[in-house]
Amino acid sequence: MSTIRKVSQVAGVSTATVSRTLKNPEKVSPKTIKLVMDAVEKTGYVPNLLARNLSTGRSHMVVVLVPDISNPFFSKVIQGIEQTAQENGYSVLLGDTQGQQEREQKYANMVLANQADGLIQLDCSYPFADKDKERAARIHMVNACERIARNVDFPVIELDNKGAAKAITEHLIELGHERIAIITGPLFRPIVKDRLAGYKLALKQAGIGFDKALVGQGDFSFDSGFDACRALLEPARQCTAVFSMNDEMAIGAIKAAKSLGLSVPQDLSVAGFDNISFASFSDPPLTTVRQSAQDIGACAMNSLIALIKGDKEGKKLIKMPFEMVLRQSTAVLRRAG
Amino acid sequence: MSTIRKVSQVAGVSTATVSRTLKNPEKVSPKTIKLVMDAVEKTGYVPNLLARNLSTGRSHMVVVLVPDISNPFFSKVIQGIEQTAQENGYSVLLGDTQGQQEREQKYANMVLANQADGLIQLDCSYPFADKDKERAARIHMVNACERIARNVDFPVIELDNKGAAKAITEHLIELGHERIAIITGPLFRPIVKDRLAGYKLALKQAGIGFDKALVGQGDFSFDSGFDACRALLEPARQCTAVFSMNDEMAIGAIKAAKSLGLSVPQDLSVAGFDNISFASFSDPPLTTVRQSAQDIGACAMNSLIALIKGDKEGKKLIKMPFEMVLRQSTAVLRRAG
DNA sequence: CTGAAAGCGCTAACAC
DNA sequence: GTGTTAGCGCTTTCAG
Repeated sequence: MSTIRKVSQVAGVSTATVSRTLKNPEKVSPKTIKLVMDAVEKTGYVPNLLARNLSTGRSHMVVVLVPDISNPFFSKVIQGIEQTAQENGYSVLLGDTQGQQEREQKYANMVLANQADGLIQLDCSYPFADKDKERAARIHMVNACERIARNVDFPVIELDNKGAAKAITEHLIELGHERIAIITGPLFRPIVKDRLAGYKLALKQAGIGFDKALVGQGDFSFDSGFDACRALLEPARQCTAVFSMNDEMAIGAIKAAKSLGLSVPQDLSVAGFDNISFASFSDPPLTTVRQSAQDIGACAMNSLIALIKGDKEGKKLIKMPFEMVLRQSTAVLRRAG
Repeated sequence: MSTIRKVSQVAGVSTATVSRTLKNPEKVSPKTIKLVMDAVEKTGYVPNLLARNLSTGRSHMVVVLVPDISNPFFSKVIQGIEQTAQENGYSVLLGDTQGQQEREQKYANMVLANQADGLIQLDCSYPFADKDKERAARIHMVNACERIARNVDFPVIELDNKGAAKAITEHLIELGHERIAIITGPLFRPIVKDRLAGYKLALKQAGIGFDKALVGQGDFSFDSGFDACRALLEPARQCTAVFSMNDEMAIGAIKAAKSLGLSVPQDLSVAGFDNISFASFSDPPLTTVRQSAQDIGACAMNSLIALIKGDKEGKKLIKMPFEMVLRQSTAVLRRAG
C-alpha cells in the first residue's frame, strides 16, 4: 500500500500538497499538479478512505433498513436509492432486517458509531433502542414507503395510499361491483390503515355499505392472498370483486378463484397494488395501481442527502403520485340471471 | 459525541483500558470493568468505528457487485450473503452495477481504497480496470452464480449448470418430447454456455439430433422469453416443448403459447430454471430447477470470510446442488393423430 | 501557492 | 492488570 507520504516524497512536495492536488486542484499550481500526478501514477497510489473518513468525520455511507430485500417492490426501491446515492457520491449499506428489531437496532447503531452518515428506514418501526433515543434524535434519517407508527418526527416519503386505494375501489364500483372484498396486510401498519380508509371512503361515497365479512387479512405473501381469497369466496358472501393490497396477494387470489372453478375476470374481478413487474405476466394480466418504487427510492435518498447537507427546509412529507394500470383482471360485473 | 478519552477520564483509567474492556474484557479486572461500563453508560459512549477501522486496517465491510438487484434470483442471493455477513460481523455494501463496467470499477475500487475488506462478484465480468490489475490481484474476491469469463483465478461458487440443464432436458425427453426448443440467455455468458452444453448432451445421449432452428435467444427478461417463444412456435419448427434458461423467460414463453391459442402443458410443455417464488404461482405452475439462491449467497460469503482470514486452503470451485421441481407446466407428449 | 504540524478516535506494543 | 506512547493515513488550519 503506498500512502500519501510516499507520494509526497516521490513528488518532492508535502503531504498537504498531495491532498490538495487530489481534492482541490484549483488551489495548486499546474506544474505541481503534474509532479504529484506523476508520483501518484508511479506509486500506484489509492487514497485510503478509512483515513479520509476519520479525518473528515464523514463516511459517505447510508444504511438502508429493508424488511425483505427479496420482495420485488422493495428491491426496486433499493435500486432507486442506490442509483441516487451513487450519483451523489454515497454508498449503500444494506440492512435486511427481516422485521427483527434486534437487527434493525444493530444496523441503526452504525449511524451512531459514525459508520454511516444517515439512515433510510423502509419499514414502519422506529429502529433505535429506547436507551439510544436521545442520541438518535440528532442523526439523519428519513422514512420511506411506510410511516413510522410511533410519534417521531422524520421526513416521510410515501404514496398517497388512501387516494390510490380509493381510486381502485372506485374503478371496481364503476364496473358495477358492489360486493367488493378487500385483502389487507397486517392491520398495525399505517399503509394498511390508509388503504383501508380509502376503500371505505370510496364505498361510502358510492352509497355502498361496508361489510366486515368482505375483509380478509393477509401478510402480503402469495399464499396469504390465496388463503384469504378462498375464504372470501364462500358463496354466502356473494363477492364479485377483490381488491388486494399488493400484487402478490392478488395473484394468489386469482389462483384461489381458478381453484374454485371461477374465471377471472368473468366471475371475479381482481385488482392489485404496486405494479410489480410480474403483474403484466400473470394470467390474466393484473389491474393494479402503479407506484414508482424507484422514484420513491430516489426521492428518499435525495431527502436524506439534503438532511446531511444541513437543509432544515426540506419537506417533512412527500406524497408520491400513483397511476391506475387497467389490465384484464377486472371487468364489468356480469349480473346473474 | 463522547470519545474514548472522555470515558477514560470519567472512569479514572487510561484509554487503553477502556479499549480493552470493550474488546477483551477477560484481560481486565472485574472492578475496572464495572468502573468503565458505568462511565460508558454515563457518557453514552459509542465507539467510533471509523477510528477503529483505521486503526485496525479492517472495515468489516464487503462489497457485493450485482448486475440487477431487482432480479428475484439475485435478491435472494443477496439475502443469503447479508445474513451470513451479519452473523460474522460483516456488513454488505451494495453495488447494483446494471452491468456497467464503470460502476463495477467504481465499487471494486472501494476495496483498493480500504473501504471494504473484500468483494463478491455475481456477474461474469472482471470488475477491475486493467491498470489496477496488479493491485487487484492481492485483494479478496469471490465469484458466485456466474464464472468470470476472463482467465483469472478466484474462488467460484456456482450451480452445476450443465448437470441441471441436462436433467431438465432429460425430463422432457422422458415425457416423450423430441422437438425440444431452448431459450437461452446471452451466449457470451459462461452459465449460458454450460446450460446449452447440458441440453445438447442430454439430446445426444438420447439419440436426438441437435437442431439449430430450435434455439432461441433471450436476455433473461419476461419479454424476451415471450418473443423467443413466439418465434419458436412457428408451425414449421414442430416444437412440442421449450426449456427456458430462467423462470421469467419461461413465464413469458407460457404467455406466448397462450397468445397463439395453445394450452400449456397439453400443446406445449414449458420448463424453467431457478425456481423463483413466482414459479409456483404462474398458470400453470412451472416445472423448473431449484437452486437455492440463499445458499449460494451464504456459501459465497463464507468463502470470502475464509479468504479474508487468510485461509489459502479454501476450495476454488464449489458446485451447489440442484433439485428438479416438477409442476404442471410439463406433461407427456400428446402424439398427433 | 506550499509546508509544518496538529489532530480525527482508536488500537496495540511495550513497559511497569 | 494497567498506563504510556506511538502510530493508522489523511485533512486542515495557520504561517509564510
